[in-house]
Amino acid sequence: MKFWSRYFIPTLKESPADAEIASHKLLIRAGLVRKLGGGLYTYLPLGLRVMQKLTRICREEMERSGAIELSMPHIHPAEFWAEGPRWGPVREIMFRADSAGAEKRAPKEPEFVLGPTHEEVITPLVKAEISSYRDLPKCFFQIGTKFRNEIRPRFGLMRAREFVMMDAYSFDADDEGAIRSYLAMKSAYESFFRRIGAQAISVEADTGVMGGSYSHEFMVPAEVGDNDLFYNEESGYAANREKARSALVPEGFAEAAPGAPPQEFPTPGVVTIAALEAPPYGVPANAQFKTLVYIGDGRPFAVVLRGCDELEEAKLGALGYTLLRPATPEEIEPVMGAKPGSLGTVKGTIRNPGALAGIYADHAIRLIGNGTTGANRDGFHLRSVSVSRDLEITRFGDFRRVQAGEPDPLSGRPLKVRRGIEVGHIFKLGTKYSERIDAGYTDDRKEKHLFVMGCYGIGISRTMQAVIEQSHDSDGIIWPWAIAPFQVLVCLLDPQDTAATVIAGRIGAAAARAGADVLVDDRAERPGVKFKDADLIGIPLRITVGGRGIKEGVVEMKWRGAPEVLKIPIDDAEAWVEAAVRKKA
RNA sequence: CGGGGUGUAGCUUAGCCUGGUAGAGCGCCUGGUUUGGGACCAGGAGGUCGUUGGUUCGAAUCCAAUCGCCCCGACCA
Repeated sequence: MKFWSRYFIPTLKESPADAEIASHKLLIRAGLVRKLGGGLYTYLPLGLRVMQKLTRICREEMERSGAIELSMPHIHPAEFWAEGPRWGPVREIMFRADSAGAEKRAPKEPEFVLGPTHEEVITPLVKAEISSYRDLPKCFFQIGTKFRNEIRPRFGLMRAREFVMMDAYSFDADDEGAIRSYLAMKSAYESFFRRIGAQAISVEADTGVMGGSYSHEFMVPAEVGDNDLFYNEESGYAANREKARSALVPEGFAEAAPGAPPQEFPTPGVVTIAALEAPPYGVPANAQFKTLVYIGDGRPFAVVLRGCDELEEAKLGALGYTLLRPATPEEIEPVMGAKPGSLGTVKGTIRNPGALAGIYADHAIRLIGNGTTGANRDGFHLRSVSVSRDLEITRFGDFRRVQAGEPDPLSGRPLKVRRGIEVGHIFKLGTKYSERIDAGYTDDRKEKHLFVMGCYGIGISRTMQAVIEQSHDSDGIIWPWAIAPFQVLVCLLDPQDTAATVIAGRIGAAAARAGADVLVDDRAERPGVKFKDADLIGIPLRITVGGRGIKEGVVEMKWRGAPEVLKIPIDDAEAWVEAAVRKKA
């Protein structure tokens, strides 16, 4: 039982100017955190209590899934990172951890870095310590601080430079085992988010820089999220924007029969889809072929989409290139024969087809059948172009960005879209890391194999803010019971009144006995201030002990977020509270 | 890193355009009156106006540079 007057809960009436979104404002106004610098926050007592509860529940769920806790250093010798394929993209966000005078001695490369993640540390450890199939599978996890010098820290704890994360790494003997580990982790995540009272949904996700074979993101739906998720509750399909597919081209779709041969027509100055849609041409965007040129590992390749579709760059990852970028006009012209805006892939029109590593077409262009595309001659287009007869295509694939309302790939029901905050991510990595440092084991026939790995993360501090974003009203936070900094707030309206103080103490003690964390507001403040603060910090159960109720012989019970106030006779209050708390726990 | 903002007391801010003693609300301190949804009265403390340089008799105000912070984009737990 804590007493507000002796504790530290600095609440604010007004939001600081640098907070933009509701959860960020509430984090600060409710006295959970204070900013030290961009993306750097001190956890005040209330915020720390929430973090500790999240951590504890996370640990319980991880252990229940069979994972084993350990703790790795935050400071890593730089050579652990220097060799790997991730050094390039990842070093941009790494903090160097040399002594302050290191610039003079070693101006170029850092000696130490602060760990942004721990694959590079755990894999060598497991390589050194585990060499037999008898010791597999193993899954290790830790909960601690991660350091990433984010290009743009934002929205408080949502994207911070220093944040708390649970990260786990699984090592299996084979692919089937790795899938079992992956699924065990997925269900541990689901239990975790359910227990903390967060509505999080898992969506299929792209594997991104991490590499690996497949992955799921756990998203908390919220308007301020920076990811779109496409889903249909009935079919159960859910994927993020990068990964989402749709059944736009029906099974057994018959492409329109080719018509007249392609005809070239002049289109001076027309270099956009929109310009070709406009008079005098009047070609709808969904009847145009859009041709984009990218450079993959140094070689150009082309992607063909419908004019009305957008390329989803992440889907180009399926082509297997490690370095990808759009080609410049200077690179495009010698290969295609024209500048962007007049490109096409009609057979015979590409100036130097041998230079192209491939021509990849999105399935959806088959819906066009016969359409219009660039002639690879500046200022000219071709009409009556048949996909099957005229276009040069290496292979079809899924490259377009899905739109809400399109049929979902499982059931054909319309896809819905929502914004979401990514709070967790699980990856099946395969042998990417183990291969690099030759980390493996010997099986029962003395044969050597590589570990099949998985890696997993939950942004604990981000989750705290995501819950606030998901659970608040105009008065303040509405904490779920399991992670509320305190579960019961006894509002002692007049701490000078000895009788009331005794009653408040007894009720508080009863709640504590039943297992609740209890805060007593014993401050010498007016009732209005106490009620406002109570709503702001969002304690689930508020018990008001005040003169008005005592006169009637009652105390008042109010659940945060529920409008009604329950009047309970003072003599029954202790039993009522104990029962209420036990029911919640 | 590109684009756009912004920096005045612990917090929210006015003043800047048009240069001339830095103002308010909240919070804080003292005294009093109040006491069930952010009370009232009286008094008080608290600001080298982000920093550096320039223009000027004179700069919070105009100019330049620099730093911090916020927002949009690419990226992530």
